Amino acid sequence: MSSTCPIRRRRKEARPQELLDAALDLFVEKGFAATRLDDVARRAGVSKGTVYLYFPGKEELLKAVVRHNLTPIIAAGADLLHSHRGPTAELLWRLLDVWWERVGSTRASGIFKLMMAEACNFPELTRFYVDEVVLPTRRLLAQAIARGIDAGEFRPLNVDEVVHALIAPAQYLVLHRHSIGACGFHEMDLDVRSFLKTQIDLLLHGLTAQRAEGA
Amino acid sequence: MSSTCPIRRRRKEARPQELLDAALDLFVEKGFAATRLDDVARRAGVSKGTVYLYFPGKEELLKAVVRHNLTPIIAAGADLLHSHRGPTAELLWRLLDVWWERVGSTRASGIFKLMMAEACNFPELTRFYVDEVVLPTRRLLAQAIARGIDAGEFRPLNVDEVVHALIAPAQYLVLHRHSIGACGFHEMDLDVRSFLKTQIDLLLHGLTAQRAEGA
DNA sequence: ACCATTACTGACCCGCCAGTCAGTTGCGCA
DNA sequence: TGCGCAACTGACTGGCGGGTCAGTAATGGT
Repeated sequence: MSSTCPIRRRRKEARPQELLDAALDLFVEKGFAATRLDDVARRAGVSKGTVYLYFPGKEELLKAVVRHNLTPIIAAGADLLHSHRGPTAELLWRLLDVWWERVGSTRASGIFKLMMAEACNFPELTRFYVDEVVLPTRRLLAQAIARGIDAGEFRPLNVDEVVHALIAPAQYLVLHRHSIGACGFHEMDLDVRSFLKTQIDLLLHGLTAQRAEGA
Repeated sequence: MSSTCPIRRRRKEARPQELLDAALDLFVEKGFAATRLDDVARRAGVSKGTVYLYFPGKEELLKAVVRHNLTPIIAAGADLLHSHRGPTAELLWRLLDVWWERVGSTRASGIFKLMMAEACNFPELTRFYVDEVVLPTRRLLAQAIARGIDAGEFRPLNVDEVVHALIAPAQYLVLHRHSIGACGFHEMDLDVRSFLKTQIDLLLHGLTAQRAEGA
């Protein structure tokens, strides 16, 4: 019973991770401007002052959250793109799979809604997000699509437009989850599996060069 | 030179309209929480106190903006649905046209981004928006799609999922315009005409029951 | 001309929150 | 055991913005 459980503890190593976790949760739930640093701190089990020991301020904390959660996934996608051998449709499936496992189905997907919501009020943050996330992702997808068109697997549509067509349903899903759909109105429920199935069905019908008969 | 231009004027009739206009601009540009009523008032040429003469508070002002700008368009869509005779694809085109003319290409499209951004922090506002805008719109589109399927014009896909597929590109466009795309990064430019062309091309390829050969 | 009505004003109140810093305490080390 | 460092705390500040209300002035009626 001596000194085994002091209320206050010094854990320099663990703090940044815990703060990033707490910040992700709250930023996604409340939005950037509406999140109080005090709450982030409390959720991470520290006081507000401690946040400033590890991050210079609120904006830099958000940047760190973005870097910590999204940058590695984009890198993984790029690896996949370069190492993949085989049909391009399969490559797209694998990219979708990575995205779903590591972003779409996790808290990290909320970052997208977050940036959408706050873009206009924090231009410098938006610049960062565009450079660090949006443009790399688009380049990645554009390369994959171009590959499919070059190989004659896909119709020769405008690459950038098809990239938009791929992103749109993902964006729709994420926004639904983290925005209006998150308010608990059961009329707004959306069956993810069924949604994706229909979207992919429509998209592949629209994309592929030669139509397979039957089924 | 006598009393012909008093600085202060009494214009009870014109104020609500002018306040709604100013509020729409600022809510869309800055978001709901970040917009100061003081600014809305100044833009409408009155002082903050006057806002409270015409609207009970900030939330009610936003509700009024939504009602004033969106409700009539939904009604117009419903009229179109019930009066239309002819191919369902044409009905969809006309609905798209109404939407584009009166929402998509106007300031009103920003309301959507606005609600997305603030949904989690203002549940009661979101409830209102869902009941007044989202669900009626979905019902409208669902009826149109069902009509196409019943008539054998479209493949027998799940109606609700197709509604999502129709809304997703519109949402993408609007969010792009009012969010990240609005920050003036030229790498993010998007050609609306080309975007819509590709989306519609993909969607119609995916939707229609029998494929037209050629072209 | 003057009054009564009411549209309109803007200073004020109050609670909120990012960021600061002087003080406190856990912990490694001698 | 106790010393010194640095991790950690939380009260405080300064500015901001929604909402209020006592006062001001435009207007229409007589």
